[in-house]
Order: sequence, then structure tokens, then C-alpha cells
Amino acid sequence: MTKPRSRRGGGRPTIADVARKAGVGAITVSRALREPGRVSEDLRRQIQEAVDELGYLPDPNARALASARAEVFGVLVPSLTNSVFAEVLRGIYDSLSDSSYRIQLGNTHYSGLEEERLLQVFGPQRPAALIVAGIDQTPTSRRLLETAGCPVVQVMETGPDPVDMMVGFSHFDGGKAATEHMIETGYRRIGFIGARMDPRSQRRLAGYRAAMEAAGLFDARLITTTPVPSSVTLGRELFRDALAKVPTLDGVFCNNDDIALGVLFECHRASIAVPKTIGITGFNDLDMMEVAFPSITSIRTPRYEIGRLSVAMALAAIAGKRPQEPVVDLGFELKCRESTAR
Amino acid sequence: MTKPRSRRGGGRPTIADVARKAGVGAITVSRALREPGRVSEDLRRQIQEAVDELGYLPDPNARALASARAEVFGVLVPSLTNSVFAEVLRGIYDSLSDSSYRIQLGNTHYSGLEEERLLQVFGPQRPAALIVAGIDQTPTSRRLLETAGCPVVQVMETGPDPVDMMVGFSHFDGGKAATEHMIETGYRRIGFIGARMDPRSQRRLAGYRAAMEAAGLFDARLITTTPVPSSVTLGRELFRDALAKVPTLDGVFCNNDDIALGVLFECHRASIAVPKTIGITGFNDLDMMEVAFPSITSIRTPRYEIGRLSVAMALAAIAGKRPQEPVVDLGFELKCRESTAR
DNA sequence: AAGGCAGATGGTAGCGCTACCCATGACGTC
DNA sequence: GACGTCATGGGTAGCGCTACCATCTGCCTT
Repeated sequence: MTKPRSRRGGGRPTIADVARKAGVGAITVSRALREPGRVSEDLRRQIQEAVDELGYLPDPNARALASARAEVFGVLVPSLTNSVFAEVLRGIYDSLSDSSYRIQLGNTHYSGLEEERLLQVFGPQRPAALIVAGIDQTPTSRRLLETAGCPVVQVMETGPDPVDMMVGFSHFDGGKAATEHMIETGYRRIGFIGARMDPRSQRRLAGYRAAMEAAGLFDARLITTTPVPSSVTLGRELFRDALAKVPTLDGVFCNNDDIALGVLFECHRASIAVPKTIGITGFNDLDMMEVAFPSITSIRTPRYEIGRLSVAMALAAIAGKRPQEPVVDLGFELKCRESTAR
Repeated sequence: MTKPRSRRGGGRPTIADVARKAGVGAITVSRALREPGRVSEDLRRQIQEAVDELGYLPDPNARALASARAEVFGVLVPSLTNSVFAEVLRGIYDSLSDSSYRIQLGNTHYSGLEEERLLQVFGPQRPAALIVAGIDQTPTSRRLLETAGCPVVQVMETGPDPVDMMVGFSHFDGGKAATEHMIETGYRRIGFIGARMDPRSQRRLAGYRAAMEAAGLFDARLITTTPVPSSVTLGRELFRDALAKVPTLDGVFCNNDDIALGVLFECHRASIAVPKTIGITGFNDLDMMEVAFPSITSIRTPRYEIGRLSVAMALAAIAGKRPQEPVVDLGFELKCRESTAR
């Protein structure tokens, strides 16, 4: 009974089926679905009925081809397991869940080359927007972003020269604020412990250094870093190294909270009093920092908000409403807790 | 000089441009790119040159429309911030990074309705494969998966009735093993503390109950759960509740490691000796469990491997090589540590 | 020598949708 | 009454690619 379907289509109803059933032209169905305001009330209802009866769902691939625009947000993060990016992603997803945009997520593994490769994969799809972590793209990546023909939001950091838009905060200032807090509290031999040392970590280190130098406390031996990916385990090990190198250490500013937690556990294990003998400050303020014993001082970063706002800005740009100020600094907050309360 | 491009295409070279330049038919270019073996050595080289010179990249949308198949893996997870799924994702990404498949990631927020919505969005795209977390799909979701027309892998758990394929382990057995370990170690009033209580948590609880009943130790008042999402903070609070309810508590099996960490911190804070007064067992064995002080006993789950294998199975199925056994149980491992060593 | 067959290449006709342009009618303006 | 303008709807022609089928060549059978 049913009319024979073509070889390729799986037999799903097409826009032509809906048009036939509703007694209108295909283009009118297309309009009714995308710009309901431009179709009369009557036809709109009629078309909706046909859509419901047939269970019609537009083919996103055909749409993308015809309109040279895919309803896809491309998102590039350097790591999936780093919970910092997980929360940015959560913000992105929450802001996009009401829309029909799909999200294509790429993992750059902190590699510029991998980022280039992924942009090369994303580009030809003509995504509706691109959200990328970081501001230190390679020249090739930057060119790919500039020629992507869609809004681009760089997130996590702020800087002077956005490809298009930026949402983040200053890691330098964060590192500086954390260090200054420890200095004010009375710590003197404050170490810096960092892993991975991606560009953001480097800037936190620079902030640490600026604060230490300003106070006349800087000493290169206080710095302990590694390119190895960050983990709680690594925090413990780096702390041991730092202490072996500088036995007079009386505080540590940790590149992130995982490291800080590792330091705290090692202090417990070695019966080093926190905050009395050693003060600890982390970075990011993960949930567990407040619960830890003693609770750990950290820099609260607006990760979720960065995700939300990046999408809001991208959607506004898609709608033609470019923001007055393309770079938004969401700031951070120093959370003073027991680990530096002496 | 360049010939005028159509209104829509952004001026990118198309397959026709490559064909013209190489002096062959468009279809031969298409074949050279997708099935090099079917084109003669000579033409292949010629075409490759033209591709390189023009910087040609195939349009994935046109490809998807013409072949009724998008080079996209659809992945559905219930949470982005739960590091358990982050590691599954990492496995998926690592296994797919050499291929040209893109990954579309959906976040179901532990909601069956949201899962249905996302499947409805993914379906019309004709993805190459679908990977979904969990085995408790709604009837609608199940139908959508069955009619997706592509390989489907359910991950994280094993069960008797796969939609297509499954990779995971038994959460019931995991909960049972953890509880039996505590019983054998001498704990008697062992509480269960759980948050979120999604289907996997429920099965861990069932395993706990089975072990406790078998030992004649079960008491419903030992169970403390909440539908609230899991966090370290919540672990502390639920432990306080549990202790208030059953002051004679001498151990807890925690639904996951976040909870266990919260319990550990609360024990520190309240000067409760671990493992002497209270034994603690977690679930998943995150990195930090081994570093914690005291280190925390946990069930190591093969999260990364689940991600890897799910992709391997999907790719094999795409290539027409269906596995002998569609359900793969990757097991788990009990990691005995200081938190239950008395 | 006729037929068959496999391998390599090309032509045609879409895939399902939307951009662009046009047709129509109702209403206003001078 | 001729002419715009606006709102509404439709027709046509692609978007860039691949499925399907046809063609052509060379070589093997018999």
C-alpha cells in the first residue's frame, strides 16, 4: 500500500510527505518549522498536525547541506577528566539543552597539533559556533578559527587579543592573590607546586612569582613543577620533593586542588601540622576543599559560569547581537579556610 | 580570475574542482578518498596531488546526506562531572582519535526523558554508532535504539537483554564483594551510604544487602541514602546522619569514592579512628583513594577499558564483524587498603 | 572467433532540505 | 484607476556528495 521508498532513505517521512499531507508546498512546511511567525496560524496548525501524524523529524544532514550551516556547537577542551573542564562543559550543556543544537566535543590532550587537527575536522561541517579552551592557539589554529565563519568563544582565560570573544578570568591575578594571602598570613618560605604546567598554570606561577618578588621572598628553589598530568598522587610526590629540597618550607601554593589534596594527605601521613607548620592553598575550589580536614584555602574560579556565558554570547552573536565588550572577565574569589589560618 | 562561486558555498573547493584538476570524474575522486584500493595507483596519486594543491576537504554534511550515514559516534552519559564517566569518555576518545569519526556527546542528567529527547536528536542524523550508559532505558528509548539502524553499545553494566552489545561489570557483585570484605575483616554494624541512587547504585545496594543478609547482619536502619547528587560534602552529611541513627556503626560501605572521602574527612574532624572505630570502603577506586590518609579500600572499576572496548566493538560491528558474545563483563577488583585494615 | 568476465572509470540521478525569486491578493496612496 | 507595499505562499534550482548502473578495456575461455 505505502508508496515505494527510495533505495537510500530508511523510509522515514520527508518534508515532501508532510507537505502533501497538509496540502501545502514543501517550502511552507520548512518555514512553518523554522520561522513560525511567517506562516499563517491556519496553515501552521495544519502542518503541525501532519508532522505529528507522520512523526516527521527534519533531516539535520540535509538541512546542513542546504543551508550551509549545521546546528552544531563545536567544543574543544584539553582534558575530559580534569573536573575544571567538566564543569565548564556542564555550563555549556545546561545552556544548550533547550535548543536544538547538538554538541560535538573534541579532546585536545593539551596539544596544539591535536587542536589543529580537530579544528580541521570541525570546520568543514560549518558549525554554528565554536568554543575553545585557552587563548594560546597555534598560528594555524588561530587562522582556522578566524576563517571558521561562525562565532568563536575562547574560554577559561582573558587576554588582549581575542579571535572573536572571550570569557574567563586572569590566572596571573589568581596566582598572585593566593600567594599574597599566604604572605599576609605570615608564611615566608612559600613553595609553588605545579603539574602539567599548561599555559594557565604558567600564568599562575608568574602571579606567584610576582607576589613573592614584591615581598622580597622569591627563591627559585621554592618552585617544584613537572610536565606530568596532575593528580592527587602527584601532589604527594611533588610535595615530598619540595620538602627535601627546602626543609624550611612553611607553605605551598598548589597549582590546583588535586595537588593540594595530595599535599594535605602527605602532611597527615608525615604528621606535619596544617596550618601551623605548613600552610596550603589550592586553586579552583573544588567541592572537597571545604570538606577536607582541615578545610583548604583555594581560589574559587567561575567554571560553570564561564560555560553558561560562553554559550549565551555565542547564541547572541548567532542572532546578530554582538556584545559591546568581546572580552568578559568573570573574576575569581579567594576562599580563606583552615589550611592557612594561623 | 577564480570562477564565481555559488551563493551558498563559502568558496571552498568541492569534489568537482578536484576532479577537474585531476582530469578524472568526480566519482573517481570520491572512490580514491574512501576506497583507495579500487582506484589505480596512477590516478590515486594524481588525485592526491589535486587534493593537496586545492586544500580540498570533503563536506561531511553532503557526505552524510548522500550516503545516509554520518561519521559520528553518538555518546550518552548521565553526568559530565562524575569522574567515572569522564574516564569512560577518555577511553572512547582515545580509541577514536585516529579515525575520522566525530563524537557527539549528550548529557542525560540521569533522566530517562532527557535520554529519549537526545536519542530523538541523534537518530535522524544516522550516526555510525551509539554508545549509551546504563541498561535501564525506557521502552521508548529502547525502541529508538533498536531502530537506530547502527551498532549500539550499552556500557557500565552487564545484563541479560542487550539492545545490541554491552560492556561493563556487575554492580551487584561489586557491592557484594565490598561488603563481604568488610564482614570478613570483622566489621559487624556496617552501614550503606549512598547518594543519587541511580540504577547502578541500587544494584550496589542490593549486593550490600545480599551480603549482609547472608551473614545475618542486615538491618534496614543501617542504610542511609538520598536522591541528591553525590559529592564529598554530601558524604560528610550522610555519615553524620547515619551515625546519629545508629551510634554503634562500626563501618560504612560507600556508594562511591566521593562519599567515602567525605566520610573520611568527617572521621578526622570528629576524631573517629579509621579503621579502628570505623572502617570505610568506597567504590570506583579513584586516584585519590590510594593517596588518602589512611588510604581507602575501594572497588576498582574498569572505566577506561569500558570506553576503549565499547568503541572497539562498535567499530568491529560497523565493519561487519559482530562479536561472538555481545555482552562483555570486564569485572572489577577489590583494593584492600588501610581504611579497613584492622 | 565469439563469448564471458573482472577491473577500472564515468554519467546520471538523486539524498532532503533551503536560498532565491516570483505570484497572488489585500490594502493603501495619490 | 494606476501604482506601490506588505503578507503569504509556492516553484525552481541547487547544496556537494555518493548509489546505482553503464561503459570500456583487456584478458581468459572454449
